[in-house]
Amino acid sequence: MTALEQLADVLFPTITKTPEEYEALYPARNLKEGARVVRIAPSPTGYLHLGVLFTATINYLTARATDGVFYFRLEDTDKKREVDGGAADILAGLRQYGLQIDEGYQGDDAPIGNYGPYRQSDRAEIYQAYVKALVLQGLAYPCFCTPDELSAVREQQDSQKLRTGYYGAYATCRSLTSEQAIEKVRAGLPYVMRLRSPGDESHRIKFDDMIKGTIEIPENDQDIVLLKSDGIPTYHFAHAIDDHLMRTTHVIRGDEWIASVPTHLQLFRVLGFKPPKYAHVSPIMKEEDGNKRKLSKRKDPEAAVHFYTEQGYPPESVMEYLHTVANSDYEDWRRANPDKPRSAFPFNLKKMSVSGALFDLNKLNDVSKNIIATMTTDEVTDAVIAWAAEYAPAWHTLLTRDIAFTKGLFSIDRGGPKPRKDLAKWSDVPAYAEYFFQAPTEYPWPEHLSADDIRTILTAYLPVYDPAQDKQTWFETIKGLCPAIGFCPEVKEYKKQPDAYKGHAGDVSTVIRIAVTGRRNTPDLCGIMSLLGKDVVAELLNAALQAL
RNA sequence: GGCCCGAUGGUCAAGCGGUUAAGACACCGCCCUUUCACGGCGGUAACACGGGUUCGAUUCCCGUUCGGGUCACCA
Repeated sequence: MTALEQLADVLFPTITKTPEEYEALYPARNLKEGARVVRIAPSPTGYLHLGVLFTATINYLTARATDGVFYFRLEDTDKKREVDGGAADILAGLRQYGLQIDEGYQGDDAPIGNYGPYRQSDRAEIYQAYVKALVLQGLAYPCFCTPDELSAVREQQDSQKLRTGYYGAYATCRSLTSEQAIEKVRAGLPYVMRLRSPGDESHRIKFDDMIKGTIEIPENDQDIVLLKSDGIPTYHFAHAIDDHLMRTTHVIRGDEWIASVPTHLQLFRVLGFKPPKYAHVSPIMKEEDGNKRKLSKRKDPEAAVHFYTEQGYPPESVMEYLHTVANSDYEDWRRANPDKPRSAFPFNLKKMSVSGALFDLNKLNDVSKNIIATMTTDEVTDAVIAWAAEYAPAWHTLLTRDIAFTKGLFSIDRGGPKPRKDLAKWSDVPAYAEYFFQAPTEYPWPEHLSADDIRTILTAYLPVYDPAQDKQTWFETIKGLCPAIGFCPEVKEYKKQPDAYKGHAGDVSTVIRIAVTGRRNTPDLCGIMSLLGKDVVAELLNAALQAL
């Protein structure tokens, strides 16, 4: 037995499987030409973040556009930062937004697919088997340096303005003999497993990023940590092993990873794997004090996907917005194809922006208004009620008291070629629908009309109101009232000689509108009144009269 | 600080050596209209700066400035 073999056995006494066996276990996928295998691989360190949803969307679109595979892998290698329920929240969020997973980790349910386990904490012995093989080749070694020693070295390097890190002469454990290493392991010293990096910092490597283009960076010469002292891999090592074994063809991830690509490429080479293609997605940014920065989970409520649920943005709206950020020609496509499903959009990684886009709430609102405007009354009603049940219980009570009434109010001015667009999110509903459930407390009467004028209008209108009238006869009725009370029935007439009248038919309807709703601006008044019904309208009119 | 990447209106962005420098959101005005919203029409507003290369640079090269990312037993 060689010294290296002895070391490997001392390090990994229970590992018996070889890389070759794993290779056989996870054979190349049999997919059609051009099909891309992609993944979303979040870390359960918190609730679903907009950035993760965005990256997941890009991956999903890529898989769908190529008849590929979109799988989910849980990167739970940092137990210190793990948040309870994080994984479940992420999974539920992806489902909520319609990003259907082809295979992968499924929480409490059995995983889907033949390339699992898809949870990294279940893959410890796979990683260890590969590290063991690396040890045998002299490409990995145990490092017994303590965190304190490491940071002392770093400080020293810093003060000498040298590159920090564990490399070259600073990689002290690199030169330990197998015998020395075995002795320390047997003595029970904690250790990590490091890569014996074959890299040379003065060499530059070049790679093509599918979004950013050609990038040139110095080669990695750091003896990076492969396995932490608890035997769990670092992100870098897990990425190489998993994406190879799961046969990922395209790694599409946040661009904070660009700087590590040389390390990753080196890992793939050392392990004898074919590297995937990379595409690094720019993060969604936020402006603060004139500067851009990444959307922050801590500081920005809109960073959490929950925010949109709480505000009542339909998932459709958020997805539509994300698509406009992903490929800027999406909006043009949408205008040209208003009825096609998003999946018909020819998504392309190459059309993605190289730099990060500022999150634009205005734009989201606009997109969402358009989405909501095309929803049916039933869809809106269901969605609003579901939202209210969770986030506005008092409104839930009101809205479910009489479903037909609720549907009635959402059907006013809905549909048709020019639908209303007042609602961007369900939390806009209370302000929008308040007067359907509550008599006005204030009357913002027009300034140019006196209390007497208003009294005259309301008094005249009270006896002639008929809820059975359609929109046109309803307004004719108002016009008919005008001459007797000094108002002009025709707006155009009035504009020709405004001094001859107190106002026009529009003013009359405005007074009625204010009396009924307490507002100057509302959707179709005729519709509102017929929904409220004759008795309620009469009450409201009288109440307004009283309040004068 | 080292290493990467980026820079077109307030925002998102087309552009790829010769353009009146698209379009969308926001904003403003007009029209439509019983109010508002919708819709239609129009408007304000941009190539960070300095050098090159070229007959000609928003576009190519270099530098400056600014912005972003990254330098862990975190992902």
